[in-house]
Amino acid sequence: MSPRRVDKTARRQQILDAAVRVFARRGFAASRIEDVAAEAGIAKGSVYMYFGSREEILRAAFEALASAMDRLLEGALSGTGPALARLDALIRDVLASIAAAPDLARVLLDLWGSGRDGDGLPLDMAETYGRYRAAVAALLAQAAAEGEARPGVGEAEATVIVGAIEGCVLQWLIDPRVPIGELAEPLAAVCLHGVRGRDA
Amino acid sequence: MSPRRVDKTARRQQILDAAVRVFARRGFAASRIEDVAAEAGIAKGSVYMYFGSREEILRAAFEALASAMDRLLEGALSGTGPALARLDALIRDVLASIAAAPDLARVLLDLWGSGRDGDGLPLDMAETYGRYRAAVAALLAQAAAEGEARPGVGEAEATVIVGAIEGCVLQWLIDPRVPIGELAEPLAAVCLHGVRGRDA
DNA sequence: CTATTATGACTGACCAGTCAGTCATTGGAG
DNA sequence: CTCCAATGACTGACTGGTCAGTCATAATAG
Repeated sequence: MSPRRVDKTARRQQILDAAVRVFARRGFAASRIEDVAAEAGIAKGSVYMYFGSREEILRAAFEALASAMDRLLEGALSGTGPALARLDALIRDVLASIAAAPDLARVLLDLWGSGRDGDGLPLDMAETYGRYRAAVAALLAQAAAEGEARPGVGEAEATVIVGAIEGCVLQWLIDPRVPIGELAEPLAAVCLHGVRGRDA
Repeated sequence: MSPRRVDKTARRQQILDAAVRVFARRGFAASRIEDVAAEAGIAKGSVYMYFGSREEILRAAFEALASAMDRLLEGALSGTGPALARLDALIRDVLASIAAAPDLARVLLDLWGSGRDGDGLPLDMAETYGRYRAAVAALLAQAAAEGEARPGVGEAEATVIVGAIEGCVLQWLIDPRVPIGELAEPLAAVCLHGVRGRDA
């Protein structure tokens, strides 16, 4: 066998994919580097050729997730058409994107729990989610200017909407019987109705 | 059988309070039993007189939180008046109750992440949140029957509402600058508007 | 033959849980 | 009331096991 032929970036990705699978199964705290190595089909020591530490793997997983979300956000912000329609599409896209990568989604639970003081890893989750809220708030402000959203909606409503999305994901992560696929429609409906003016 | 020094229940509570403070600060995974003991002002060994294991402490914290929520739910379900008004009050009460106990709220992050297969602790979070969703769904069904909510709202919308509450808490846990106190109003507004019929 | 990549045995730190012993309190005997 | 034996809450050094990260060695490519 010659796994030596694989190029650096591909091998790094292979380890990251394996790590996400393992973290999803047992949680970050209970996942040993050896488990990750075994899942990737390589030896423990080799992992350290591509990642400096156990936590760096988690950080890389976070970055993958965050950059996927950033791409969706970027699209919604720079798109054309009524702002509320773009918010509608954004909500559905984000939910679909998360639902499509269940393992990565499960790692979210560890990510959310990792922003603690002390030796916690510096993931700056606060900055990332702040950006998400700002993007939704911008969309909401546009919608208000276009007369589609009730006047006065802003930061607070953006927090509620971002929270509602994350909350639906959370419900699904806690209880896999929650049908995440069927949640996009009612989620978008509640958020949009909740933010619209008096016209149904 | 009079207690020797401090009564058993009080000491257990003292340890639990200390544990919640420590878990909130460093996270469950990084919290050593010795830290909890030190915070409670007792020796490590004494902790094991009141809790069988490290995880049993976490389970006790979960039960305290869950029973507080159950009380609010019970009140909303058995109350009088329009169902939608009771849902409005429930949303505000739950958020206020969580915001009032920030340390306990932070432990939520660990709790959410602990429902994994393998050696995970059997907290049956799924059952608990399922009950919350069912309660909100019942309120929604009543509201629909009273003509206040649009017909057809049900389980899915209940999931969105429960998720939105948890999501707002999550935003605040990730970024303490999020003003949880000022979120009750817009959260209730979005949820209620999002579920109401065509009348604003 | 050299450089590069991979390996897995090893080490040192860390910590959950244990248990043999301590000592303040208590209740009863003198 | 005093004294002392019984009690059991409390202690913390210790054990056994785990695991992140290292590094001397081996395998392979060029």
